Amino acid sequence: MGIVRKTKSVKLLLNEFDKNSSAISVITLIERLSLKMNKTTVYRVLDKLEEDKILHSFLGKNGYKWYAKCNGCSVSGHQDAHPHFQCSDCGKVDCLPTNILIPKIPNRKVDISQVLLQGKCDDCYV
Amino acid sequence: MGIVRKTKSVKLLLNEFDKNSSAISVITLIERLSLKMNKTTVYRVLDKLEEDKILHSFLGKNGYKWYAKCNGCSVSGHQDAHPHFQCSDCGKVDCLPTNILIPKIPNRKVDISQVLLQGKCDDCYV
DNA sequence: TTACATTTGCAACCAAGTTGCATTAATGGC
DNA sequence: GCCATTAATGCAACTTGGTTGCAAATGTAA
Ligand SMILES: [Mn+2]
Ligand SMILES: [Mn+2]
Ligand SMILES: [Zn+2]
Ligand SMILES: [Zn+2]
Repeated sequence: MGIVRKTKSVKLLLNEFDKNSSAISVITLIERLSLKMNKTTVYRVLDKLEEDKILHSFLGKNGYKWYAKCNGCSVSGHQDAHPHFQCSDCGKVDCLPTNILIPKIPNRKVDISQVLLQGKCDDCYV
Repeated sequence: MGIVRKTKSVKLLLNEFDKNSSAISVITLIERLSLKMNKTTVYRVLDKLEEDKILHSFLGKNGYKWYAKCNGCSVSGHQDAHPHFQCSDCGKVDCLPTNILIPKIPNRKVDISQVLLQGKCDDCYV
């Protein structure tokens, strides 16, 4: 069961994703909202927002969990299997609209493909 | 500084990778060698073997660390930027010889690309 | 065999994420 | 608006992958 009640915590979290177009790590959210809600609540609300296909999650550079807004996903499934880019300098993470072509792998049935690119973002590129 | 002394721990770990062609998670190695060496030693030796380009590491499904033998890498750098495949049924992980083409990303300089494919392996595919 | 730097074990620690449970608060019916 | 119901929250304790500091052990070159 996803989100049922529009609680203060739900609104606060959605607001973070509205004012910021890039992905946000759970760590950052917990810290940023530490005065407004408990970390357990952050985890639980994000979990439900993902269930509802409002957000999608993925693992960043060190295995930490990140979330970003979905784009054209319905409750029947996530549509946006896009790569993510993390800047090795500033740590910022973005969803890339690019499509990565995964070739057929012999003897294996691929269901999920997770692509994390690392390098320098525009701001950090000298 | 990488491996300097061929200690018992180094030999034991290398032996695990010799008798097994797929990748091995640190968790598995710690458990499998628990009677022979301390988990701290497992982490430290693996670290050095990676420095020496004998092994390479990557993060699996839940952000856990995995290691696999390198293939044609020299101390000057890892050559094998290949995708990894993890079976969602049995959990086994393999290095894929396949090459994934990463398209040019505007406004970003890509240094590392990390691809984790998930699905069913040959053994688990009905 | 000896000397000495490297490696190891151990125990304590760190931090991301989870769980159980009592309390609080959103919501629909009246 | 008020109440009853039940979802959502806070909190504290826990789990666990990974790290650190340091004293003891061990590999190696002379
Ligand atoms: Mn995304
Ligand atoms: Mn590999
Ligand atoms: Zn940057
Ligand atoms: Zn399998």
